[in-house]
Amino acid sequence: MTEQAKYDPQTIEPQWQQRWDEDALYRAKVDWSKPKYYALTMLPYPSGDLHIGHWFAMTPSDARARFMRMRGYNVMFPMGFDAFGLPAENAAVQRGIHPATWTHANIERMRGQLRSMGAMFDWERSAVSCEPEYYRWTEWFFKQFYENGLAYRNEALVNWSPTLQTVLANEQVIDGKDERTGQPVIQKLLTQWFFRMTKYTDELLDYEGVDYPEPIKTMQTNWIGRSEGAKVIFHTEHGDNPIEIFTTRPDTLWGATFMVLAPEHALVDVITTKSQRQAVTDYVAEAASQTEIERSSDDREKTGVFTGAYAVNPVNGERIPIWIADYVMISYGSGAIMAVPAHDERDFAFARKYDLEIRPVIHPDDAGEDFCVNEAYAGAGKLIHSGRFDGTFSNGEKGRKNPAISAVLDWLKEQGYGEESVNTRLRDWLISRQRYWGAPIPIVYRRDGGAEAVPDDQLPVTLPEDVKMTGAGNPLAQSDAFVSATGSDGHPARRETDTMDTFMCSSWYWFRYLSPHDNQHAFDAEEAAYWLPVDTYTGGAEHATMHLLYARFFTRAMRDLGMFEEAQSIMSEHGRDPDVLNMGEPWLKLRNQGQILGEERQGDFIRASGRWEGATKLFADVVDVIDAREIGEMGEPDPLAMAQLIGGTPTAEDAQAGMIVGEIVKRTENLLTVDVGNGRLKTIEVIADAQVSIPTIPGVNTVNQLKHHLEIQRMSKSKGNVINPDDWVQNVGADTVRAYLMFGFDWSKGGPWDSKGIKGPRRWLDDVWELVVNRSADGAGDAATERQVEREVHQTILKVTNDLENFSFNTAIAAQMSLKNTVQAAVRDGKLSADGLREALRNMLLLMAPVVPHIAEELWSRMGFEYSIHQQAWAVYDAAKAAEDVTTLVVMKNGKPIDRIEVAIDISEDEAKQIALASDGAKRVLNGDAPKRVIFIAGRGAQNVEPKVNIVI
RNA sequence: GGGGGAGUGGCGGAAUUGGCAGACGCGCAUGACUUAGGAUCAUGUCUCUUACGAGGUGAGGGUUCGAGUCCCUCCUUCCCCA
Repeated sequence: MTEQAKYDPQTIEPQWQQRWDEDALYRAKVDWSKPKYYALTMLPYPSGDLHIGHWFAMTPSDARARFMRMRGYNVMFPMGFDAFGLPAENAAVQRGIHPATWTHANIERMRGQLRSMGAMFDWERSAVSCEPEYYRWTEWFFKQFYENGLAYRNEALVNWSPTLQTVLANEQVIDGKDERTGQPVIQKLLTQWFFRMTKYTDELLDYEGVDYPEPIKTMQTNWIGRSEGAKVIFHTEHGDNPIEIFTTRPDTLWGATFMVLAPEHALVDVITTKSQRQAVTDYVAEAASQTEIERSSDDREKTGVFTGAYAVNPVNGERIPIWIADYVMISYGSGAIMAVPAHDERDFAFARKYDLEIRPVIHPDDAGEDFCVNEAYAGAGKLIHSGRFDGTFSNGEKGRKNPAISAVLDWLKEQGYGEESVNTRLRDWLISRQRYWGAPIPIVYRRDGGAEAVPDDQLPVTLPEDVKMTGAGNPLAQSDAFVSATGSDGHPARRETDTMDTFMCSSWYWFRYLSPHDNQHAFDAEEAAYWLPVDTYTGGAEHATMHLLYARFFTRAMRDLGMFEEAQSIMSEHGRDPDVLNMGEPWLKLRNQGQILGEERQGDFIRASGRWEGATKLFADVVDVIDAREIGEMGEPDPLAMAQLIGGTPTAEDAQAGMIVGEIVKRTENLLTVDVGNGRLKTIEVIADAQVSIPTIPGVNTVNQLKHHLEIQRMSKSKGNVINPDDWVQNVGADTVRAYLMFGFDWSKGGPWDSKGIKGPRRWLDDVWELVVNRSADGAGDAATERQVEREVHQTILKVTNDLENFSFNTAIAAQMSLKNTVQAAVRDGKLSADGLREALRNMLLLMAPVVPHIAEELWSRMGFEYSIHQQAWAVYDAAKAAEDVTTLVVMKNGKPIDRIEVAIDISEDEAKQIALASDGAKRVLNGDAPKRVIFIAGRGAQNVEPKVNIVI
């Protein structure tokens, strides 16, 4: 064996990457003679180093894009950076680096790292959202929306830090405090820019024509939260102030015994009586310090304050008190509700606490007089205490499906008290951010107060470079050069200092990939006509609601503003149906991957001492963790040896005295399950102020670190469990890392990285290398083996094709490993001819090419085939060659296998039953008796399901 | 709190309409080769049982000739929340 004959990924991978680059192998160019395929994967945020999570998201997507290409599609697979956002600004504040400097340095580094993946990214189509040539168009889109009534200004609650005089993002607020300074944060109303997303509510609920995972559709549907009900107008008792409420249960209007306004409701100030003013003011201030998630939590005690004012219930003229309470949100519906404690859980809890009347108005058939005493009743029944509607049946459902609601809706409209209405949880998209590192909103405010858009020829409004980043206030507002502008009236004007939410940048980036340097249009219509829409979009499921919904809204808005019309007419010219763009769906198929977690920590030993409670539970106040690696050096982990190592002896006396030494097998919070040897398990509860020592975490450790240390965790720098893909590329090669990520996990689920498990895929590649480079076959081969190899080759082609189609990467690779095992054994036993081996290897390499592009190319070239393997047609499946001659008939007793017999593949039902009943297994279990029933289950050859006969006794 | 996932060997995971549970890989065990082994090769590896055999997919119930898969109740755990 020569030196060269060894598989050396570190040498061949960069060589092929360079060659592909030089040959522009992955340039995606419009070619109307070929079917197109636009494969898109979510673009990364340039946070610093490329993370193994990026590899996990991108390399399977790349493999599938390559697979589609080999199947004859003209594939575009672009990559870019979502480069505006908070981390760059944090870096600026903390380290005094300008966000642009920080971001561009990160992008440069990550581009280099991305190249080492060997992905088929077309770098000519790259886009970076923080560059003026990109955000010019982000601004342009805003303008288009603004000029067409899709963007407007309104007041909204924001997280406001009084200390920093700045608005904070939700992720900057932890437990009601600024995460950086620990200062309190309050909720404050501020004028903000919105996109009229709710205009598209009904369309966003429609998934006709797109292929999304069911859970994503469910999540989006729940997120949008469409509910049918009624708007009803109440008035304050003197009839002076109307209060609009929304209810999904207008059939319970007669049970409204009070009203509740959100603390931020505009009327609160107006209607509060003098005697209640102080209490109300205090309560409003208190509510401002709570986040909406806290406020909407059901298990928290309901609180509220009486305003002193009364309203009149229009349906029965009753006078009912008006309260304010933080469980009513200003942002949902009209920020006011009628409270029907008898039939609503939250109203019930509130009424109970403040001793308000609970009046049942729906009487279930089987109930006595005492229902609605202990809990709210939301089921079906007849209306009572409801005037003319007494006796009407309410089936407990919402909307017109409920006859009582339907009747009341009609009556409300007739009387002019209210009308049928639909409410959604989805709100308009708040795009304003009071921050520097984002696309500026291209608006100026004239001296007369009017707002106007910046003319197109002045776009983009660029970010000023000389700003001070202190973390306090908005740097743009502090830049006079930025703020001062001139209005269309020629007078000085003030520039808008809000920038846009970064979700705005990521709502259209796949359009920019079409023509990233076009300075006349956001995207080129010729390119769009060919490539749009995106065929497959892959990325994390954590974007199920926000990013994906924004993008779906955005694309529909673009459609309605006529932005696809030119592309559509070009499509028609080329005989392509332009209707696909009328859906307004950005992508036709969506698939999500899971998350790669830090390496699992296992086999850690522990020494704990404390006080016994009972025979198996120890309350520990001193806990030492012993690193698993130390144990490894000792060979067999044995509690006695362990005890010596760490200076304890788990003798009966020690155990009696409250000491445990053993292996941690499970952890839940601060409860550890410890194996003290021979599978005997003890429970240790680590007390809150225990003295903890963990060798890998320097300094004083606490029980909290213990919890984290033993957890399978998201990777983070602070936990020291980050897997750096560069190291692994160095160790085992990019192909192995790619193969491992695709093989070792359920892609949609993710899981913990396992640095030992990666050996498997590397061995696979080593073995294939060996077969191609260092093994040869001669002679005629064994006919049966030749046939078996050929059969398995074609079965594998079918399986890999289906699996890649279905994003089932792990099984696609498992099948290829199996085939390799078969071929390897046949070669070893000298039963394969040279031709047989060559044909098997040719197909194997074609199947491998999408997953492990470098080694496939190298071996393809060494076998003397034409460059490049990535330009070859996919392996061709031949059903005749894949067909089996024989199969196994499984004989079962009551569904449990009792015997197996080799039979012809096309065995008939009668034959199978006969053979089964005559089998040894059947004779044994029947013992001469007749079976109750005999059931034949036909085999399904293509799916590897054997025929079966189930004998029921 | 609301919403959405997921629970299968020591581990990652497989099982396409309900039809041989544990493919493939890691780890482990035994043997071979070796100065050496975190290399390589061979064989084995769900549990109990000497065997025959029996049991087994988070727990409990149900439907079915047959359930990891369908239905009900419960438990655990992960993700998302403008």
